[in-house]
Amino acid sequence: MQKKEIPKAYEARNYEDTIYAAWEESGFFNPDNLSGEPFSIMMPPPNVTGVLHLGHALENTIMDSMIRYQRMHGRKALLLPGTDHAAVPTQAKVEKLLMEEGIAFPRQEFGREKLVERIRTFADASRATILSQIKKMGTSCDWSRLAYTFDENRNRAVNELFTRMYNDGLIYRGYRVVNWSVKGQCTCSDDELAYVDRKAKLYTFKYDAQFPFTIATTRPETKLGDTAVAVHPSDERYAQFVGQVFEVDFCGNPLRLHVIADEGVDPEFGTGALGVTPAHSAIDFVMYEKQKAAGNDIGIIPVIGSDGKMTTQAGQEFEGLTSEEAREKVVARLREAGLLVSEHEIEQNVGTSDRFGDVVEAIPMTQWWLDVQKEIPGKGKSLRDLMREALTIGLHGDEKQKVTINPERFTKLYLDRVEQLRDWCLSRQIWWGHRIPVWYKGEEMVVGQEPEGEGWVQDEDTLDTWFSSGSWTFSTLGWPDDTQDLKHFHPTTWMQMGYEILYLWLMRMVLMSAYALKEIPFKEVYIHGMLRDKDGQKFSKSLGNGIDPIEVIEKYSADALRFSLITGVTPGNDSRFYEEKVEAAQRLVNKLWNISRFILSSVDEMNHGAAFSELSPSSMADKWILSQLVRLEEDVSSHMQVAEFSQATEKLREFTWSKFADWYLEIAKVQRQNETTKASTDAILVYVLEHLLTYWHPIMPFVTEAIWKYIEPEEFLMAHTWPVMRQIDLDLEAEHQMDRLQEVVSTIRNLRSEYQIDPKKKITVVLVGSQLESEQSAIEFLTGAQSCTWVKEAPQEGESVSAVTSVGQVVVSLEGLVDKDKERARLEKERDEVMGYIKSLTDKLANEAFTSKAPEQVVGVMRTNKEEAEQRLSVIQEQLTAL
RNA sequence: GGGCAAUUAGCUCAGUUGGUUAGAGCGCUGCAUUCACAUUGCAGAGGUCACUGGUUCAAAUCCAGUAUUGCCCACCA
Repeated sequence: MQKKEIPKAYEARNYEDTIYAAWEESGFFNPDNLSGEPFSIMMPPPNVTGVLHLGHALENTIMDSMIRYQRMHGRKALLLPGTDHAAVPTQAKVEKLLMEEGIAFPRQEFGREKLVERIRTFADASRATILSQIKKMGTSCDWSRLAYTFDENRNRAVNELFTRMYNDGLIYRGYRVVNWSVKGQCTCSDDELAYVDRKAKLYTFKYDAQFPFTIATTRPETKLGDTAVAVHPSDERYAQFVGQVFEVDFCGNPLRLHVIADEGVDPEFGTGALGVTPAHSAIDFVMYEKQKAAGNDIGIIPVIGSDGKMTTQAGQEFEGLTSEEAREKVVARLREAGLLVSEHEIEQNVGTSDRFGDVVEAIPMTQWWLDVQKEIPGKGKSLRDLMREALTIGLHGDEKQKVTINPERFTKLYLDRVEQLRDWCLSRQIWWGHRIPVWYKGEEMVVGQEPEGEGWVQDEDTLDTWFSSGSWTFSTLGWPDDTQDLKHFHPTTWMQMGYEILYLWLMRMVLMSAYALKEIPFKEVYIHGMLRDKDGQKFSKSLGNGIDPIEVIEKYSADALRFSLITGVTPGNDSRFYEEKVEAAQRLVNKLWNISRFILSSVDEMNHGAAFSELSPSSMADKWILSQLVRLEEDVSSHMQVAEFSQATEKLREFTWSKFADWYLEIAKVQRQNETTKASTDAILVYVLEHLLTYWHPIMPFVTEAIWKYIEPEEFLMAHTWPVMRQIDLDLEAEHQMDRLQEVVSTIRNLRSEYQIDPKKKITVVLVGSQLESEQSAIEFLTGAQSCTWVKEAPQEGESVSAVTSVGQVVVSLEGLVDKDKERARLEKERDEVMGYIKSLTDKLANEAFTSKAPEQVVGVMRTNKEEAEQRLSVIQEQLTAL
């Protein structure tokens, strides 16, 4: 085989795109071309609101490392790619862009069809960019199964789900209080609210002079819609009033106020009496429903409209005012009338729309809802029950249908949240999304498909985007059809996501999958943290600290980015991203490249693919590196298997740099000069290299594939079988001996360095009592020694310095260079260290409790160490005396 | 108000069921430039593992509490 001409540095840009295209062409991304047990991951579809950021790069790295690892283990591996139309955020984004172009009211000016068309154009462009970015990151997904939450197939799934749930009585149309974004003119689900702290004034007042007690509120203007006053049932102060109805004149508005008792009222807060506004408070609405169910219809008066302004029912004086204006006016009126008892500032927590940014109003509206507490016909269980058992006992008590979350603490968060779930508001008043599959004609209503005949009008609203993404794990596999893909790949094997969408997405996937398929969506979920900038701040547009992953890839390499994102990171915890980390990763990539370059360009015969038994390791170093390789495979596999990426990469890095490059390659240079060991050394070099590339591949696919092309141009490393080495015995003796060699070599180097011996100067080394005779040439090469000899006892005469290792004394001859004071100081320091160490060991061993209770192995190791240390001490003391 | 995390070297972080003298990367100090790689090599400095108690022969690791920081949740209107 020809020697290879390989460039000195790895220039990623010359390889990555070509390699990706070749992978794609190969067909190995498609599990139909693979055999074995299925292993499936559904890519969390990135939103088409924009392009990918570093968080996506992290996700791609995690998913792709896992899927490549599994593929190399002979699994029928599917990583299914896709994008999310992200209804509200996308429409909000496009509207914002249009407004920046000077179109003040895009919805009015464009109309539904035209605006949707504009959004579609934007989304399509985003999607194209996103897909190309995924490729840049090296993600090995099956493009033939590419999905989109807003395409035909997903629409079928969405309609089917909606219809089934409607027919089961779980989805209903109802007049209830919703979270309303005035700015977005759209509802929000509870999960889409972001709570912010702010200051508010708490007013304590009386409705009118006749009313017997005071109440407290931060929103006096909503009191125009009060229909009751609630107190705690056991509050004696108000017990006498409960059940009474008061006719009051509140700021010119006549109100009928029922005094009711409700457990939900905190007697400690304010005056202990709460003005009930069913129309503008979710809690009050619940009280209203409770009363109504008990036969007491207290009534509901909406005083704020969907435009955020006061309604006719708020009274002539207030109609048309904004709530702030109305508030001022109400407060002024109360103050004038002497009804305002007090006002003071309090801290308040208000919900804002996370997409439109405004504080949401509670407003009653007719919307579509999903009831999570109602029993599913024929099941005896509610959706909530299913969501609960999927993470505890497994669906229907089946252990195999249980979702495991890593780290486990998120399971508890999930379960807490499940218990708090309220009915999910499904309908949205934006246009970008799946249209609600309901048609009306007069009083008639049809759910599912548009009926025949004239005059049917489809519901104007669209579905919450999470309704479609909830079915992602199975709608992407062809559901509602009964497909082979569903049989093979569902429940999916593994999922990864950020903790920020645990409630929004994970819960809904469990809900949808448990309902529609009676299956969990995935068996295991790996939760990753958020990426922050180098100062620990969130990446955000307003801070302008965003980093484009593609730029990072272009500057360094996709592999370096992947390695830097996945190293030093633990599940569920945030991590910081900074460029130095990528730089360091790129050095590692280049190191691997140069290791390969050295081996490929110096070895005469590239007999790759040799079996372990075909190797003939002769030297200690040969046996050592192979034993270490066995360990590496075992470690990397066990870590990758359970998604401990950081630890897997740590082991790989250590082996690559600190073992293979720093020691074995250097020793190999000596062995290669000897004709009798050259061939066997070369074989080992090639063997270790090809294994190492394989083990690196899931993390750093590009550089490893690029090198592989020099080894075997006909093959893809990505399709290579992971060589399992666990069954091979470790060579503990060689490992122990190698430790000694490294210790001796380091000690000699240390003496050279301490005494500032000219690096070019050939020194004379004498080893006392060592057992490393066979390694003479290696020691000489590694330390730059002219000669290294062994003697039984330390030489008495001559100018030399020495140090003590666990194998014996190392003496380096230094004619004319010995500085006695320096030497004494060095030895004294060493002596003190060893003495301290011996003392700690002696104390431990003298402890009866320790020697009797600790495992023998632990005690044994300690005894050996103590003996060694004592030997060292005596040698050091001899030297000191000699000085 | 409740809950969850984090606290380990100057910086960013690992540390898998408790067990030799606690690790890495970056940074720092000194030395080395045609020999795979200066995107390098060698040597070195640097830590009472936040604090206080407890369990144990043995604690960075387990338990309790404290402090600081961050996040999540919650219907004090």
